[in-house]
Amino acid sequence: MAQQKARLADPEDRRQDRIQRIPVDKYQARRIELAEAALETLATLGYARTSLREIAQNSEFTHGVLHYYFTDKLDLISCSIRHFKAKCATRYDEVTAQSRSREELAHGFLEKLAETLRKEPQMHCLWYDLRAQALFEEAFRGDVAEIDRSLEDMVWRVVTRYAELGGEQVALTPGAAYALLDGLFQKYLLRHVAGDTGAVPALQDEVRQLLPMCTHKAKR
Amino acid sequence: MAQQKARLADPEDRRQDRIQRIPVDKYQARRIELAEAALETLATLGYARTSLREIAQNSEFTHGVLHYYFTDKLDLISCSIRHFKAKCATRYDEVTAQSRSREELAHGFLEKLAETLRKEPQMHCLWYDLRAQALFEEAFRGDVAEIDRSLEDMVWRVVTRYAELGGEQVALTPGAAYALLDGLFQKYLLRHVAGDTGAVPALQDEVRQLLPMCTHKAKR
DNA sequence: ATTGCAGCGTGACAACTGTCCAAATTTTAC
DNA sequence: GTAAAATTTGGACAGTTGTCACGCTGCAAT
Repeated sequence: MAQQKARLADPEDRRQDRIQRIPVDKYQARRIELAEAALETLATLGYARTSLREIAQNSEFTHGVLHYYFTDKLDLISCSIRHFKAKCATRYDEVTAQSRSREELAHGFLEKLAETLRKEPQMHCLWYDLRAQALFEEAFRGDVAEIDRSLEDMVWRVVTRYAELGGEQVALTPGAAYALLDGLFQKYLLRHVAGDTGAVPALQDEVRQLLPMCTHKAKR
Repeated sequence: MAQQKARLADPEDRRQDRIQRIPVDKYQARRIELAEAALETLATLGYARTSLREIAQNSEFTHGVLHYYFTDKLDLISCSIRHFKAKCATRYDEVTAQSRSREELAHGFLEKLAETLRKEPQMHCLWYDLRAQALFEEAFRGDVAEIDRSLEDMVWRVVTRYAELGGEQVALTPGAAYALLDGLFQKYLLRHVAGDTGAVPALQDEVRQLLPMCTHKAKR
């Protein structure tokens, strides 16, 4: 308890942190471990129905531990959101870097898109849930905005590479490109979790049809 | 109590409904009245923090009444969602019908867009919240899908009219056009409620810049 | 061997939740 | 005007929630 309170309130014990390296890392490691367990539960139940006891039950600890590592519920969920971010923002970078033609990039991107939708739909349900929660809960807005920004960057890397491979330019702003793909993903995610088995190929068709329309000939 | 149970369970008393017209209308009217009160509270607090007692407190009734007119919480909120739909899906139809030029339509549409964002941001926060809830709560999916469809239709009416006024065709599918505008709206809604005073004109700029790119010359 | 403390479990707390019910009140029908 | 029905009230219920305080355990330093 002393450690938790001091670590969060007193900036003076940073000195002690540097001396006692090992316990600090252990402390942070457990925070992340608990944040991951929280993500699992949140992704299954959604924000509205997730309680601290439920989170603890899906971990290997009891509910009391949560208040040892986190000041309150918002602190835990904020930490979870930040941890969630790292897993998302580089998903398509490998395909983007390796592709040597438009077709190759388009195919790889669509494949990755489908894999994402099929393998971890719950995590993305949670993302859209948390983004909506940020509309009401001020404490989430900073983290959500940061994730949104890095996702927008990621989409932008894909579409600019796509245009580049065709010797063209992107005909959209980064914000519009992200809004477009994100909106479509959200739409077919809902259909997918609702049991529509055709949702994944339908998303692929729509995006495949769309990609060529997002570019135009370079001006120069 | 007898009326509520019978009305929802026994399909045989439709006959009695036709004879006693007036009480039926009163019953339905009160359902809508309570659904509207629920919308107010939901829009303020968000789904996760809205309780039946809070809803009742923001109405002129007590919490007991809610279970007289609705079987349970999901029934009330489903009713609220359906009632919410009616207010949304025709928002831009007047502008679409009256405009006689591209510029007029674009200007009127952007104006209405800004007015929507400024005057009733909370209602739209609620919409995005409920759509995210539908990812976890099966009971909401039908209503949410229906609203999504009518919003997509509404956007499609605007962009086809816009293309038509320029003697062109829309270069997007209806789904893509809706995803694009909806995604942008959601993005700037978050900024707006977060206190960014430049969010409204920024949305207008982005959409103004975007509209001409959504059309191309008709083939024939 | 003893002390001290971080880590963790357990139980308790007040507040809140959805749901239900019996009584009180209002409205309607005759 | 009176009886019956419809509506509304307020409280009770069992369960859940976030939060917190106390006690136990194992380990490290003295």
